[in-house]
Amino acid sequence: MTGLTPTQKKIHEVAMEYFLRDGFRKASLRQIVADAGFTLGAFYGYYKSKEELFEALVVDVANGIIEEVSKMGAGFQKYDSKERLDHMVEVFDLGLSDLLDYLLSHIDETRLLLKCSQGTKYENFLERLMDRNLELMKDMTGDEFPLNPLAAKLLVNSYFNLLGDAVLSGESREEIADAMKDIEKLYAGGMVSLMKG
Amino acid sequence: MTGLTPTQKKIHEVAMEYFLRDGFRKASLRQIVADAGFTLGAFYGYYKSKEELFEALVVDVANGIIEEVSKMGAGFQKYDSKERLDHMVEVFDLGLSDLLDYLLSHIDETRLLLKCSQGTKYENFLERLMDRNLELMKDMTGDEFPLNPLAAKLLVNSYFNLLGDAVLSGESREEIADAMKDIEKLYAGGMVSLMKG
Amino acid sequence: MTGLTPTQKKIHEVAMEYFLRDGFRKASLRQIVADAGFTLGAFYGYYKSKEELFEALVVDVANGIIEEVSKMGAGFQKYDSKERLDHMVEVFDLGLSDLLDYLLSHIDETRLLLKCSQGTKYENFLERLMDRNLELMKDMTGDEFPLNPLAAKLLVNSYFNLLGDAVLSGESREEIADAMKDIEKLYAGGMVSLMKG
Amino acid sequence: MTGLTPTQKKIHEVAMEYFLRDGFRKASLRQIVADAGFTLGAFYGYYKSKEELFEALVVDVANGIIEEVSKMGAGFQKYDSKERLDHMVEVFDLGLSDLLDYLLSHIDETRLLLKCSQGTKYENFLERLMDRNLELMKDMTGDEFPLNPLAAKLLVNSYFNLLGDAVLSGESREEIADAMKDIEKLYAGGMVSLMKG
DNA sequence: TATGAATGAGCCTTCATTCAT
DNA sequence: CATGAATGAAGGCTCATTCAT
Repeated sequence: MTGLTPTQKKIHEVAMEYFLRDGFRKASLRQIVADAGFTLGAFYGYYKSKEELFEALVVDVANGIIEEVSKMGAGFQKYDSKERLDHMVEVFDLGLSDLLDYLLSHIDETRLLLKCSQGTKYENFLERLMDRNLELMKDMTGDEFPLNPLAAKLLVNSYFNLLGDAVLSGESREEIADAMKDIEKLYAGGMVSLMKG
Repeated sequence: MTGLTPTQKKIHEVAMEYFLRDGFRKASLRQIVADAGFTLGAFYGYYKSKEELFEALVVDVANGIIEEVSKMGAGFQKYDSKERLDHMVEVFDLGLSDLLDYLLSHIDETRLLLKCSQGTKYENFLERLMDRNLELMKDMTGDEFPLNPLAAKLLVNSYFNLLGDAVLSGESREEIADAMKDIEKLYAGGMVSLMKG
Repeated sequence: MTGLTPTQKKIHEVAMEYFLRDGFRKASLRQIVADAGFTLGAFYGYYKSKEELFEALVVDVANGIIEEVSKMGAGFQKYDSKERLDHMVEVFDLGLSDLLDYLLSHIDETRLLLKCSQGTKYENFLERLMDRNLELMKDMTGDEFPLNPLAAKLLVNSYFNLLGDAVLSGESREEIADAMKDIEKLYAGGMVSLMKG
Repeated sequence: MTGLTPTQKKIHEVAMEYFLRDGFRKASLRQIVADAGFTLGAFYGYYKSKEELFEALVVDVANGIIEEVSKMGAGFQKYDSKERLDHMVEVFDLGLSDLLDYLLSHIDETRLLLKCSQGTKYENFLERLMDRNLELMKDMTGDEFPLNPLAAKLLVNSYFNLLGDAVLSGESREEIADAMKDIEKLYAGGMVSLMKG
């Protein structure tokens, strides 16, 4: 984010546009660089490859997301394993609200990660992140985990995609926050009713 | 589906593999056609372009999905506008169960539509379908529609993506049906609790 | 050699010129193909890579050389191991004369193999061929092999390079044959005097 | 050799490695300079081109070889033209032994000259050197020169290449000297038997 | 219906070199 | 003396598509 030369900044800026519009694979490095006012040779003075450019654009936010999610995991660990289920909804509420804020502050990079990364090593970033974290959650709640494992995986994945979609929906931050409140209510109510019976 | 020459059938078969594995854009027409045992010339006797081939693979199922969804809409119209909200959960339950069955019977095409269509006109098939149907639903329930419009859009979209993911999860039909039951319970419970307050 | 389309023949012809003049690495495929009157796309309809083109030009002669050399080895095997040394000069005389004839009939390919193959899998064709055959020769003559092993390796290698140089010297076939007679006499005389003391 | 700045020395050192491993053409100046811990800009403060760097590495040894060879020529001139042939073997023996010593003391540069110079003006250094010197020898021995001119050229060339190969064979200095003794015996014996009839 | 030769634009990448600072 | 940003040409290769046969 800092320490970038004006050249890099300009290239990042243009690359962001192209990657967002066309996706990694279709976006033409030639065009990006030319549009930024440079030559391919100049580009390769800064990056080893097209993919390295993509990575430069998303790596910080990708790590930020991972961190934000792991904070949520830490939220559960404050409780002992018997209480965890009872605080599940509450912990999620808090954690997801933070994550939402984070994503909303990095909308472009989030979209890059979620919708434009085909052909890069971030291809299934969210999915892989969720798979990893779901394991942790299941371990933490033990046998009392109230959901069919496949259902859990699908739901978590879905929720995060929803979060991504919300962020990407193009609406104002306020509207998004409002919408997410309703959504969280629905999930919370659903979880509660599921746990009861 | 019918009326295909053996040549077309073979090409469809191989194209399905490639599109599923690599996505529309990365899949090489050359390789598809060669793998099917034909030449590019032969291919262009049947299709005007690579995209037309993709379309041939998915068009029926795409229409099937549209139809299935519109049946759900029709389900609401049996009730007058005041009763609709009360039967919402029930109608969804039924309709989505049918849709799930449909998708499960056309799993490859579903995956093609949802995950492999970048670069084709089906690129945002599901999203556009949902947008359209959401409008209808809102019209039908009128002012009493209990959700923030953006929330509604996101939720519906999310639910259908979840349905898609379930279908694509690679598990057995039974396991998927089980998982979806839990998920439907969650959504239903959530909707109920949301409508209550 | 046969079974080539006119396009391939033309490309081979031009490629031969370029590879001979510039070596494999420096020769530009673009230029070769353009010079032949085609486009790169056309080229890649026939060959998978620049190197495959090179190989197409030399593979037959490379195999021919291997065969010719192995015939020489077979020449030794007619004698039992004690007589071999006595017939060494004679066998060489005959075999090398045949090899010379063979190389002279395939001058361009020989030059390609010996002087223009850097960057291809034929990079050290002669050297590797000699190393292999030297082992055989040593096995066959056993302990009586009259030369220091390194000397043997260097000499054989040198002799074959000499043969190559002769072929490539550009003189007429007759002159080359004459020159090689003197050279063979020298080697033969040298071997005899070496074996005596 | 002397008068080099530390920068130049470091560049020479690294360039030697790269040129030896990859040859002049394939070696990347960028990498050489970067590996040496400098920038291309710095490099071009010392050298006008990649080739000038190569030349700097080999020029002294190239001249040394030329000198060593011309000493051999001088060896013949001590005898009047009628005696020359009789002392040919002896003169060669001495001169080549000196040359071998010289090459062995400058093994890297020798290898550079003989095997890694494609693309530079030293491309055919040895060949051209030999051609020049062969003329002198022929003039000196006049009509009595016992070999077909082409044979002579090939043999001399071959011998020097052999010398080069020996030096490059990677064996210890001692083993190389041993091997060359055998080889010299063979050549000497061969020459004698050739002159006799 | 099918072939297969050919196109032409495009891809990402590497190079030796220049030059203002 | 040294930097490092930038050039511009060239590299090998793949693509969807066309078309005469």
